[in-house]
This record gives sequence, structure tokens and C-alpha cells, in this order.
Amino acid sequence: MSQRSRPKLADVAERAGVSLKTASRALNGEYGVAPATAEKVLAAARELGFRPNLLARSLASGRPSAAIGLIIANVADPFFAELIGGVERALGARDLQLVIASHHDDPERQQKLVRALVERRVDALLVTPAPGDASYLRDDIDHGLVVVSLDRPLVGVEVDTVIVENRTGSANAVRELIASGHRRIAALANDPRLWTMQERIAGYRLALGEAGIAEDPALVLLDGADSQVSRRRIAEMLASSDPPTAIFAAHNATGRDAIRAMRAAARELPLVVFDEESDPDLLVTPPLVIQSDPTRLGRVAAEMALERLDGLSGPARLVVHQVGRHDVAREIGR
Amino acid sequence: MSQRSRPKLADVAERAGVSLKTASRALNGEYGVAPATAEKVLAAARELGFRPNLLARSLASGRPSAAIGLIIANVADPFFAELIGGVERALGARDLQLVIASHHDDPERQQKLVRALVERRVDALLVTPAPGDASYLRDDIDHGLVVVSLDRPLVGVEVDTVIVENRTGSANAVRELIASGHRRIAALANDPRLWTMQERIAGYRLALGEAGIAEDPALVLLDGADSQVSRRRIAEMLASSDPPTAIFAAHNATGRDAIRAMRAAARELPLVVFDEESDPDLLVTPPLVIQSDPTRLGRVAAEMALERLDGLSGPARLVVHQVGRHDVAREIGR
DNA sequence: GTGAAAGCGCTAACAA
DNA sequence: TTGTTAGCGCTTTCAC
Repeated sequence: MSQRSRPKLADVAERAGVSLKTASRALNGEYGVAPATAEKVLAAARELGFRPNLLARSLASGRPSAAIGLIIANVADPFFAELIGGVERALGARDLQLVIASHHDDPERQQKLVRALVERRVDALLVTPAPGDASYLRDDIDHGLVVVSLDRPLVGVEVDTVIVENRTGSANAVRELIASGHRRIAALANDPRLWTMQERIAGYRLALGEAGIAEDPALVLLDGADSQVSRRRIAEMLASSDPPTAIFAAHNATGRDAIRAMRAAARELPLVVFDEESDPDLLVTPPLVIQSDPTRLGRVAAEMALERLDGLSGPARLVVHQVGRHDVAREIGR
Repeated sequence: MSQRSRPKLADVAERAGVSLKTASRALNGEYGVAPATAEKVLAAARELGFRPNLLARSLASGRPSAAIGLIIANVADPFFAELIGGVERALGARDLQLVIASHHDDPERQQKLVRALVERRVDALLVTPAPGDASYLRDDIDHGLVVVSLDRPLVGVEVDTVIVENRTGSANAVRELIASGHRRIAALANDPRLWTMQERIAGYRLALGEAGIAEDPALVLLDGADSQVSRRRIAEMLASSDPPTAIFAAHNATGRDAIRAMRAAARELPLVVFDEESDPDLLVTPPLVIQSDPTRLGRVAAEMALERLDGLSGPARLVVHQVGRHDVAREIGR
């Protein structure tokens, strides 16, 4: 409805007194058009407010639609926002448009979104996968769809993937806590279905195991997505007869809940947080931050997709980024 | 290139042994297809991995492309991330896809993005305008493009607009500071070209004027986009012989710079911040927060666009949201 | 240097 | 209930 009365190429051609093909050539800057003719066509287009229909062009030419699909957990999450920024920057130079959608960690919603974007004929699909199997993508991949997985691996298909060292990064941070003498370290995550959380908790367990520390289930919260619940659970840990002496938060929001719970209990324990994005130096409890660098994640994933679009073939590639480490308390002198 | 070898509707029809149109009807769930025939078609489509080409469908049917364009300042900014979330939610029920791009407050880049999205035939365009005139949109609007402006007004065309009470909200907050006895109040903004900043500073001036306080240029920083610069400027204010006794930050990032500068100077002044998104209760200096509610901004703008797409006509509408006010320090008991 | 015809993948109108 | 024909807006042969 909204775009119905638009002038078409034929209108431009008619107004310029040339044929369809000549108008097309002139507007696309192709060779073989007399300068005067080209100028006439461009003037006609300007006067008419002509806007070429990219959908029609893509259909007629068989060329790709110049759009990249990006499916992530949640656009409103600062982590993913930064990731999108990285993708956008990598795409910018190529005049590729970005079609974005959130699956909110719902596998079925992800599948629907994949379908919708494939039907829209995006040139490539960047996905931060929801939990669960995604082998339904095989078909599209076999038909030439470029898929790149980022932040988490895609289960059921082999595609280019960019992830970070969740496990090692977490283990190293927990090792630091242990080296400082801590033996009762709480571990907090927001959703046990997420691969990133599983890896980070595995890193926590790895470090504990190396030090011969038995895991205390009372110090582990895997399902802290609900802030109310997680604050209560952390408060209980702090109030117990054998409380933790340090906290490892595998997720930023859960880490912030920990800060709130500590403040409520008037206690301040050493805190490690994975992927705290929001100026951690300004938090009342400056943590040790382990960082994924979502901007880089997005940029690299987009670049890998572009390489595939440029014709790169070969087996799926796996890129594993090292994580950053920022001892915020030390950096601000506390 | 990537989607070339896909089966088309004709392939499905052939495999099912029916005509093109019958296959089309069956796949679109239209009436007038025998159940057995429909089943055959669906089976054929499944076996072939058929994905309808939405671009072709849109072209052939004249129906809209089921995509909404969203042009904002910066996808990676948490404020806009939330705004996107609001748009996405409002669109979700309708199966509309979201094409997103950032102009980084560059008017020329915005114009390019508008063109690109119009050529892609988005059904509607939601824009958080970059500074400057945008009357180039008139032509597209006249041709039926639905445009909604959000967070800032669009200059040069009259379109549905959703903004917030930047001026009143700022004035009220500054009035509170004045009522507490402050007469030397610093004002910080990040970019004087932005309408939102102009309005908020106008609110600051309004409150000062009412109280008969002369503005001291030494206490006003309008161009604090560079964090280094803004921290230095704020530090100079604090170190001056006649320092401010309170701070009004018209922008969140500049507000955080103020917190850093205060910490560096070992001073803590009452702080008002506009649009602090990142858990202000956890900041070392809990501010009084004036909130735009970007999620609502996005949701309402998207709804207005949908109403237009549904055929609503009439003059451009202006929606002005009241801002929220959170005295974070008081709320957390400090 | 320019143009006429055919066709991209699909739907619409009208038959049968 | 099904099929045929034309055509969406553009690009591509292949002519002139």
C-alpha cells in the first residue's frame, strides 16, 4: 500500500524519451550511454523522485539482496547491542543492510526467524544460537546459505563459528580467587541451558577441582535469570552459617544481583563478573571483569560471512577469542 | 549467488503433479484446494526444501514487503538498544522484519540510509533523526511512505512524532536542586547539535532563570562527547575557586564522566542524570535519574506506524511522554 | 549508442 | 476444484 504510486523505470524512460534499457544503463552508470542521454535520464529520475526497486532488481538480476540477517538472543541487552555494533561496522563499507531479530533463547522462535529471513533471501545469516538442535539449517546451507555462528556454537550443523574462551577465562579468574586463599567461592549463572553458562561453570569447577576443593551445591546458583529469585538466593548464601568468601558471576545481570545482595547484607566480597558491560569502574563494588569483547565478536563473524560471500570455500572455521581481564578495583586504585 | 539453486514454486508444482497456481494456493493455505491435493503439494515442498521467495511475492502481489526500517543514532548505545527492543516487541505480533541502521548523528549518512531503505521498499521508516534538515523525505512521504520520528523531531517534514518532555523534566530536576539550596549548578551535555541536549539545557536555564540565578558559562559544558575532554573540564570546575555544589548531566555518558571526575577529586556532589540506563542504583554516586523510557518510545512509535499502515489518515500526530524520575539515592537508602 | 523481447519467482484475474 | 494467461519492476540477452 505505502509504496504503490511510485514512479517506475518505465516512467523515467518515457519522460526522458529513451527506452527502458537506456534508462536502466544510465541510472546504473553503465558504459555505452551518451553523456547527454545519461543527463536527460538522471534529470527525469530526479524530477519524478524515482527510487529503484531493489527487490525487483534482485529478482531480475539474480544478484543477492544485499541484506544480512542477524539473529540474537535479545537486541535490548547491552552485550548484544555491542555485538550488533561490531557487525554493523564490518558491513558498513559494503552497503549491506542489516535485518535483526531476537529469539529470547527460545529455540522455536529461532527456527521461525531463520525461516523468515531465508524467505527474505538474506545473503547470509549470523546467529547467536538459542539452546537446542538447529539441524533444520542444513537444508538451507546445502542450498548455498552462508551461516556464521557467534558467541555460541550452533548444534547440528557445521558452520563458521566465533566464540570466546569461556571456560579458560573463568577457570583463570577462579584460580586467582583460590590463590588469594578463598576456598568457599559462590558461582552464579542465569540460565543453565546456555552454552556460555555451561562453559563458564565448567571453568569454575575445573579450578576448584585442581585445588582439591569440593563443590558445595549451596554455593551454586545456575538459574538466576529472575532477579528477585537470584537476590534472595545470594542473600541466603551470605546469611548461612558457612558463607562464601568470594563470588564468581558467570553472567553480568547475576553479578549485579550479587552486588545488591552484598549491599543489603552490608558485606563486600571479592567479585568476579563475566561480561560486565556497563562501566564496571563506577559500580559500588568494582569487580574483576572477564570480557568477551562483543564488538569484536560481531565484527569477526561478519567478516567471516563476507569472505564466504566472496567465494571462499572449504571446511567450517572455528575462531576462539581470548577473553579480556580487567581488575577494576586495582585499576581505579581501590 | 548464495541462494541460486533453490527450488522454485514451479519445481514444487511439477513434483506434486499440479499446476503452478494450485501449488501456490496450497502453500498459502487458500481456500479451494482439495485436502488430498494440498497434502501432496506440502509434501513436495517439504521434500524439496522449498522456501518461498518473499521478494518475488511482494513484487507480484503488490503487497508490502513486511519490513520496517529503523534508523537510529547508534545501535550499540544502551539507550537505543532498549528503544529497538520496544520497536521489536510492537512489531513481533505482525511478523514484520526489522531493518536497522545507525547514522551516528551524521546527517549525510542518515540521508543515505533513508535512500537505501526506501529502495528496499520498507513499509515504514522509524527515525531518530540526526541533526539537520530532512526535507528530502517529503518526496517519499508524498509517495506514501509512512515515517515516524522518535526521541527527536524530524526537521523539514511533518510526520507522527514521539518525544519526551526533555525541557520540563530537566527544569523540574534542576528546580529540586535549587530548592535544596544549590545556586551553583554545573550543566553537562555531550553534543550541542542534538535537539534533546538543547531542550534539556533549555530546561536547566529555565529553572535558573526562575530562581534569578545568573548562568555561569564556566559551569556549562555542552560538548562533552569526548570522555577525556569532559572529565578534564569537570575536574577544572571542581578545582576552581568557585566550584559547583551540584551537577546536572543532560546525557548519561557525561554523567558518568562526572562521577569519575568527582571520585578523582574526592568530592561527591548531588548529581542529576538524564537517561542513565545501566542500573543507576549500583553506581558509586547514586544519582537522581530522569528517564525517557526508550522501550516505550520505541513501542509507541512502532504502534503509530502500524496504525498508518492500517490506513489511518489525518494530520501528523505528536505524542509527548512524561519523563520518569527516580531518586536513586533515596530509593536505596543513602 | 540504443532498443525489443524474454524472463526472474511469484500472484491475480479469469477461465474451464 | 483446478489451470491459463498476464504482469509486478527490473535486468538481461541479442539485435539494430
